[in-house]
Amino acid sequence: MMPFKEMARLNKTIHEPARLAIMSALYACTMAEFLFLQEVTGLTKGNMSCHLSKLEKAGYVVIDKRFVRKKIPHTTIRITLEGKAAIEQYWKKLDHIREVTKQWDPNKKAASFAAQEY
Amino acid sequence: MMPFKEMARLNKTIHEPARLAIMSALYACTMAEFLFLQEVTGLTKGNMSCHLSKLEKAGYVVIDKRFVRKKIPHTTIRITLEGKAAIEQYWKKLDHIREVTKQWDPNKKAASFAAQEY
DNA sequence: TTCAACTAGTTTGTATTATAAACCATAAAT
DNA sequence: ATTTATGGTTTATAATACAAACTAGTTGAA
Repeated sequence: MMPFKEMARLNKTIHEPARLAIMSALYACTMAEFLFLQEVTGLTKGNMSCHLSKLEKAGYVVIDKRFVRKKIPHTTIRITLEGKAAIEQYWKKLDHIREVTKQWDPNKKAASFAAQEY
Repeated sequence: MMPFKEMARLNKTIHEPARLAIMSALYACTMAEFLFLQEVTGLTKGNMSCHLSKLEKAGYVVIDKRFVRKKIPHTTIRITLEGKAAIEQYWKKLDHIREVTKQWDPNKKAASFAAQEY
């Protein structure tokens, strides 16, 4: 199948740069604290919160909110097996597409167009 | 610098899947017809038109509209040097980030967090 | 010869989205 | 007691992707 069509079908939940950063960090960490993730990605708290919600909805992370000494909120994020699989698949697919793209010969496809006389 | 911060700063004009597909095809072709690009990317005409406009504004492509036998519109898109450089840089940066990410040790960074007693 | 259908796109509208700004609850400091 | 800081969430805004409707011309059929 045409590699370019596959590009348009990349997992967008993962593909979005901020979430790609979060997921990559979590892939290395397995689990991390909210503020730690915020620091390494450079995202604002608000954006972190939103992106994490999306990742949670997608089943890629689980968010554990607790209160330290029943007072200070403390949120821990853990990547799920599904999340690990999703990012592995994402890179695999991207690599594959790039590989195919390198070998792609436009003339094979373009021929039918070029042959038409305008 | 932290690789994850760099992810969040990927060139979004290129990063968007539809445009990544268009640019990759053009990188291989150098120049192509509107309908040809539409076919290989699987995009609708409307989306093609919008994405091409964005790429043109960014200086990554030049769009040449002419009329065949002064009647039928016929649009040719050519990637610019700037466009070629942009996509080369995009892949290069992404590869670099991935490489650094693989070697990234969360504990080096996480230590300061872990040390805090909650 | 006029009416429908097709071609090659563009424009407009809508719905999603990322991002920023404002907010909330608690704690600590002044 | 009032301000400032922490650790987030919620709301609002601005940008975006995408689809549907439209345009301008052509061709074909009745």
